[in-house]
Amino acid sequence: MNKTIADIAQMAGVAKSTVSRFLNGGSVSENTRQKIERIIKQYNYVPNTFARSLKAKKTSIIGTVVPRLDSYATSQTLMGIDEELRQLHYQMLIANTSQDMQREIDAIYDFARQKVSGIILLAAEITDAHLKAIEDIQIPVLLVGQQHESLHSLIHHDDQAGYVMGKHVIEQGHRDIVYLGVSEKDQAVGIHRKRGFQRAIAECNDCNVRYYETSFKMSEAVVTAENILGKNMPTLIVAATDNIAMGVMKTAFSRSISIPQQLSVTGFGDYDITEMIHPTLTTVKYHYSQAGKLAAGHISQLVEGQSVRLKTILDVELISRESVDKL
Amino acid sequence: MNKTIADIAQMAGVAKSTVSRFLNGGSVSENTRQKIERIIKQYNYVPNTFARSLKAKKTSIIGTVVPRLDSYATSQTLMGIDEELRQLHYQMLIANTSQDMQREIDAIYDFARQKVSGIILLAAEITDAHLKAIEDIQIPVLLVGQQHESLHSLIHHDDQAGYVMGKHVIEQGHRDIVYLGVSEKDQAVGIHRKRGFQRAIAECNDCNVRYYETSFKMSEAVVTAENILGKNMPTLIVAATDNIAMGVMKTAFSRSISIPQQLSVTGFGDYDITEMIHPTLTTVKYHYSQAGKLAAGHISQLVEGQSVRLKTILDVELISRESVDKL
DNA sequence: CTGAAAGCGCTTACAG
DNA sequence: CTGAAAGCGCTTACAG
Repeated sequence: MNKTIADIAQMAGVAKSTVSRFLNGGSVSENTRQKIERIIKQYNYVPNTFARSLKAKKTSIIGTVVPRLDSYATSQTLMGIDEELRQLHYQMLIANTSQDMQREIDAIYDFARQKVSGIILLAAEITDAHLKAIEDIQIPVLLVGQQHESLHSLIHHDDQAGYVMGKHVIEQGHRDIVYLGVSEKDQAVGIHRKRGFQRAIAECNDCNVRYYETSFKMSEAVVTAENILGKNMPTLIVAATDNIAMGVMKTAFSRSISIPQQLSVTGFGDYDITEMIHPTLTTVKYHYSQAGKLAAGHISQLVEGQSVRLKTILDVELISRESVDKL
Repeated sequence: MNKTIADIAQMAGVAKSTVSRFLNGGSVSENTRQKIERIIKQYNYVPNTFARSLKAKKTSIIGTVVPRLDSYATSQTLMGIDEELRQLHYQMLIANTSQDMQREIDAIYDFARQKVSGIILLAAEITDAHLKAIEDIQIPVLLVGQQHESLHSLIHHDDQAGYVMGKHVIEQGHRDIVYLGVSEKDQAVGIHRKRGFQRAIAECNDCNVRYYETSFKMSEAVVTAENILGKNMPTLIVAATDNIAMGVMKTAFSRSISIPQQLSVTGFGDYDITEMIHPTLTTVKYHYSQAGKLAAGHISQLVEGQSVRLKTILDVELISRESVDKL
């Protein structure tokens, strides 16, 4: 049977309130402090979380909302968050929403009901419903991977990513390019990443770029790529994610188009796998795990009432590998 | 301000206990039932989880312990668990242990402290410390992916997987084979999968098989493969996981060994990516997501005191693709 | 520094 | 079917 604070108090010969004070770092005389400490050690006493939360109306739990679990970006970010939160003595709770926006909203309210201290939100899109939920719950929220003017956020420098990639492929001599992007509903990938790329292209006089759109799924990217490669082929395809890039490569292989000799391909993300495939993929590295750690730090500061800059931007890094031919 | 059960009771003109009974499915007259229902709807009342758990000494949370987050098997399984648990009105809590055994043990105790109703354990190895923890906490535990005679478990048919793969490659005419496995500390992959393969080989008269060991990491597989391919090359390498198989392919590519013409390669797992790489990988499909759903069902039954068969085995399925040459 | 008492929001016998 | 009361294990003013 687990001991309660009353048991400990009795055995230490003090009042419950004194034990409670000790537990919460209040002032206790050296003498009683030792007595209590000894008894707690001896019986391996651990306070009941529910009783504590019921009374204190808060917890040391940080809720993390993720759109999916089976993505490199998500799992890396989660691992970073988890690791850092552990250091800070917070617990991480994960809610997976399977890309269902309503579940995202529900998850926010659910977390509030469970009295989490803070919420880290990995969402592709911030709608009014999100804003309302965040407003309603009165709990610190940190956005990761997306930004919103009225919310604390931590983002990757998508614009820069698009720009350096654009610059790179132009430098490599490519002029006939296809940019295979995703819906603009995704602010970070759909808009900023593309904008950055367009900035680079704007600085090129004789570049011819066609824009296509696909989804984040590799299988759909394959289909879109079929379409692109069936007509007049560009010298290079800039895919908006590594996943999409792999879909493109797949299609190229099945059509016996050799990469990079006949077609160059690039991605974004630097997933582990991109270094293992053949040819290795030129991409832009995103520091997901570091983003997770930073996010954990920021949310804990927010929870503890410290101020945190509204927007933090993480640098990205071009990784030049074999999938781009020098023309 | 959130309403409490007392508020609702007062507004409905009944006692708190009556509201509580209603909430918990006890018998209430049709009349009071309607009154209470209306008030609850109107104020959007939700019972406080802490108060409930404090009193009832249990929760509707299932804790899941995973060794890592960045693995195909893990994420697919988690998604299955999550989806089914949601249906069953349980909540899923995830504890990531980053392959640290001590953290695995700690996580079990932590979950117990939080009064989870049941625990799903994805672990590579079951030690005495695990057994002791499980014994100590007095909470239903379900093993997924590994088995132990004294614990409820849900496993993939690793022996069968190894066997069908062995049979398949023999049928394709391969006789000079390397089996690239992992440590026997991992019961499922290290032992059963290999044993199944060996059973198939035992039925082959003129098969020559060499056994090597590597880790689950693709990067280490690359190194081990360097070693193997440097000496006298087999006609085929059976890698113990898809990840390892991709490491082998990587090495082969970098040495300009063409697959499958000069070297055939197979894996286990059927990760999404195996269908997208070139050549596509012959592998054995594991039903991770289904395993997760079943696991959720089983743990809920265990929690509710129903009996569940001690060991459930999921079938696997050979997926024959391009990476194996017919000799 | 320390203790007695009230209360957090629920559930659970026990009467009626 | 319904209600009054006790209690789950803590924390928090309030006195002393």
